[in-house]
Amino acid sequence: MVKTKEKIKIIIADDHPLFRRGLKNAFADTPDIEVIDEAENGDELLKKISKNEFNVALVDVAMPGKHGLDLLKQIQEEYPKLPILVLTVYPEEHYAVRFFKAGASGFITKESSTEQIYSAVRKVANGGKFASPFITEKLAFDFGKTDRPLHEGLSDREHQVFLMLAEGESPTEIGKKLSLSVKTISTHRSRILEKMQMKKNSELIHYAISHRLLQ
Amino acid sequence: MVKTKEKIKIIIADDHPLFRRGLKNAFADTPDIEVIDEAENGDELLKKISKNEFNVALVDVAMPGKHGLDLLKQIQEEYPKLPILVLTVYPEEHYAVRFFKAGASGFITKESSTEQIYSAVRKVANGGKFASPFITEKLAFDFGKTDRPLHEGLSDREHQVFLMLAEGESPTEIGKKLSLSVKTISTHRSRILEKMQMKKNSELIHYAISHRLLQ
DNA sequence: TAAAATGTAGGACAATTTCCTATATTTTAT
DNA sequence: ATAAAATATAGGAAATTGTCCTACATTTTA
Repeated sequence: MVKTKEKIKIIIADDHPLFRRGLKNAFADTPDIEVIDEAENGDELLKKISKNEFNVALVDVAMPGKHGLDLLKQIQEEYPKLPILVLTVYPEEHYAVRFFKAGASGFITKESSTEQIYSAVRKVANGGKFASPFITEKLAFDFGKTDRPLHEGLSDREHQVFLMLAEGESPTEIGKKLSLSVKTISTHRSRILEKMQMKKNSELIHYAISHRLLQ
Repeated sequence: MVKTKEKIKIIIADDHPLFRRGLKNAFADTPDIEVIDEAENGDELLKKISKNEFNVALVDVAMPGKHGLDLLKQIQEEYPKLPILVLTVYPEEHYAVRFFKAGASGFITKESSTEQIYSAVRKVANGGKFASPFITEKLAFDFGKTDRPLHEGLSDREHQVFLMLAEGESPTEIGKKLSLSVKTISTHRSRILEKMQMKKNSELIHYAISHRLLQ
């Protein structure tokens, strides 16, 4: 019996040749998804998109050269119909919201199983959105509030304390520098963590570094 | 001495299923190298090594669970004959020297082409060492110099703890992760601070950031 | 103008960390 | 080959730190 359904044609953009190979190989097992082309950086991806009709672009956002939000926005602008499934290595990705806002149709980590990736591709190919339960929850939470980066939701004082914590200063040190009680700093800290949906200073540090907030 | 046509039997350890798939698939193209088994974390790797004879272990050093130098050392200890080819995602790897000292036979980044990986595997399978030109240069440089960066004067353990502290992890968290007493971590910390001529964690963080040691 | 957010902190307590000391093992230098 | 230094590991005691809950005056916002 021949299936009449047309295959989902995709392009893979990732700078790791072996990872591309793994993906391609994984899709070879599916009857309904076909990898038509590959790109190893953003510019190549843009070039190839212009030459062919794809149903989905699977894009690693951490490639060298043109990448990330910039790349995503450019694709969106030039090819508003093409669904983009964002790939990332970071399990707890703080930028998920931004990617969706920038027009991504899906967001999935590289650790995902092949089955999860298949279903993500199918979903976005059909015009749907895809995100892990974790991310979905985060999104729901984030959309209620402002549409700005987490750290911009902090009050001035909180922001100041946040940066000091991210630099590794202890509550006591901060209290001294600001002439405030440690208790006050502790209160700020707990509000900061709550607003940023974090639990530990190490997450604060990670966030600050990846957002270039230090130095 | 006759050249045998026996295949080089390897085991791959990496936590990304798709990356493993890519590797495996890549080796399927070689007549002389065969992937016998895979592992997705350090413990599984150790278990599988004990059950089979391999000529080379291709090991990602950034897996969850047992990994990195600890894993490398343990393999070295239990199976001193098995050549280990270390895989890493970091292009400019600061730890290369440590891995070689800990007994790795080769060191290669995940961005490498399949050809490079094939030749690395062949080289270490034959008892040789493999490193990229970049790393080789670094090694030569490091061995000659005495005025190395502060952080390179740390012992392996100290270095490990240093990085964790710089990421904002508390001594208690670190102790848990490494299965060591907090007291031990505290001792390491004081030695680290002494060697680096620092007094506070914030200085550690600052140092680590400015030397691009994080992420 | 009522409700929410912000900035501040005290008291009691819990948790964390340090300090000093010590020992076994490893590495290095002579 | 041996002595000295460095490393890896902690225990106990003590000090320090930080948190939690609560509270209240002041802004800000809806």
